Amino acid sequence: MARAATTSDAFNAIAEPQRREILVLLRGGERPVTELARDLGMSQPQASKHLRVLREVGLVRVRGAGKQRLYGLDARGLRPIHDWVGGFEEFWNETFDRLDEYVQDLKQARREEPTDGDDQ
Amino acid sequence: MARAATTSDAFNAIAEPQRREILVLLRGGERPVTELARDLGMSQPQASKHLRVLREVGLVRVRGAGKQRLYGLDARGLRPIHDWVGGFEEFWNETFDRLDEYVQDLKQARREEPTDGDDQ
DNA sequence: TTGACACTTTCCCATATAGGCATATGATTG
DNA sequence: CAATCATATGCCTATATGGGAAAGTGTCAA
Repeated sequence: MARAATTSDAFNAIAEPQRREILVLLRGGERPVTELARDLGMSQPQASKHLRVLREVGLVRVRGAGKQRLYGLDARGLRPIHDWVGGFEEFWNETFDRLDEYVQDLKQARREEPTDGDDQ
Repeated sequence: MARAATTSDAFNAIAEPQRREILVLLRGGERPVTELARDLGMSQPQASKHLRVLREVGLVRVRGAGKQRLYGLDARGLRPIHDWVGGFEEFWNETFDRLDEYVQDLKQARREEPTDGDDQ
């Protein structure tokens, strides 16, 4: 099998940096494709493709406005991600201590194996 | 080009569900590969490969313990993700209002176009 | 109708994946 | 030393990607 589709969930959708940038831009309000493409320095078709992915996972919605199509943010799909990652909050502080423990282990291991059994 | 490597950053690394499960398991403490593979119902080589990815992005670290290699969580790399997603926190509540606006738009559009019955 | 915009989709390609399986590496013990 | 356990890597394949270019759809204005 290949990697899961980018459209399979928000996790996969936001793994792409340019799509994250699009979301950031959309925090400023609705925007047409061309503007997004210009601001992000990508081709307009490419922007459309990224927006399609974001739409399919529900992070973005479209609204026709004359000849334009205005894309808007729907951030609700980001909440599960925030929650999941938040489940590790206590660990990214605690980890420093564990790392310290780890370093102590290394030191001790080196101390217990000075030069016997040596080369290769 | 193809999709960015899974090892290019934590965003890509955690896009894979099984890797997320591994991280969750590791919250319970250090574990050898075989145990992780068993608990997640995947083959040992597959678990090793996932762990390699997680190690390359720094979400996991290894420590030799006899013939075993104990994998441990290093959640610090998740913090940037939490922060980035957190930047949308105000929006996934506000979005309901905007959606409402959107729905109003739809209603009005329907009212101006002679389709079938009325609504409420 | 025609034309001009604003987008979207299709086609092409190089690349990297996840997974299954076989095999290699590493460490420990006899 | 060899045997054995624990883990890593190599090889294979199907699949999906992001990107460029080109062609298709939709909407408005004259």
